[in-house]
Amino acid sequence: MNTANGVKTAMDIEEEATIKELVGKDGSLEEIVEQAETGLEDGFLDYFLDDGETPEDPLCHLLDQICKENAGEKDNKENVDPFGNRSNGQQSYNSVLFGLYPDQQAASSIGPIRLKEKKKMVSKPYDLAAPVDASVHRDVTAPEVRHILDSPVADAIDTKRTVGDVNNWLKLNGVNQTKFAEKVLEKTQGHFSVISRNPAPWEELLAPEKAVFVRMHNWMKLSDEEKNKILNTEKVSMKKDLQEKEKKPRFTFSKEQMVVLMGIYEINDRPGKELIEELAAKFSLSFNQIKDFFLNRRRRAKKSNL
DNA sequence: TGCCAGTCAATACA
DNA sequence: TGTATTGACTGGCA
Repeated sequence: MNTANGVKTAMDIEEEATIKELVGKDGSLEEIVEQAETGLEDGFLDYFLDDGETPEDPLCHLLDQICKENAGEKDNKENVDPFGNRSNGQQSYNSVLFGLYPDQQAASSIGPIRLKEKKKMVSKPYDLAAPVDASVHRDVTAPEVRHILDSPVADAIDTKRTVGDVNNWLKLNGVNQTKFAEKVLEKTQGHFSVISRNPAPWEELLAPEKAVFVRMHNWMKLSDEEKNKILNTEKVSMKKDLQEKEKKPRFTFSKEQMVVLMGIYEINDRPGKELIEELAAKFSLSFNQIKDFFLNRRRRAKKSNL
């Protein structure tokens, strides 16, 4: 029942009828609840916390290309950084000059964080008032440039603010999510969309997703010129192989299936093995499809409640 | 083995 | 056309 006060609405009654009809129970919803509760005893309440591991691969191919382009022009453009900025000074490039916070020279804070090990982290405000002075950069190698985006941060990143800054920049500069996600983050548009709509607090992120925020954080410290250089590089598709693959149509649960599954989910979001098997048989779907439905629902509900 | 977070990618939606 | 949603997959963990 969806109503908070326990009074059934017409929609509830209709939904119940549909559930009964589709699940094939001649009894009541209570029967489904009973099955769902049986499922609870099957160990579905076990919770595990995951450790993160390897950070994202660096932006090697993109940055390699930037540097190749500039290498070809090197004879005529001494003291030019990977973004084509001329240097007028004696300083050679280093990560500090290239807009890194001093704290970023320290060890990374990216690492697996278990819930039980959670500790309050102090969020460092994102300092947009300290743009990179691109004029002092020169002789930058690909690994140095790569270091910029993947450069570790010592303090917690304010994920909401970082995402907000990135989105504002994208809007102001007419850059869409797809371009930014693929060229800067090396992620898909959909992934960036999910992250940016509801960014989890830094301390709750595991290493892989922290790495994405580190990239955004470091990205925001580049000058507009530097940002655009990266955004406008030739697309080196990481998905070349994938593009050649056959398109796999995505299955969508029918309205009726959704009614039943959501009805059960509202009663018990962790149905047991038997109930999942029963539902799979009823809908002629696989066990994994039903299992994944509940898995995804739980995860997304949890995220949206952050 | 099942759950989880992270992620991809198809597609629904505005 | 750009963004949001979501089914499905992967690898790590206990």
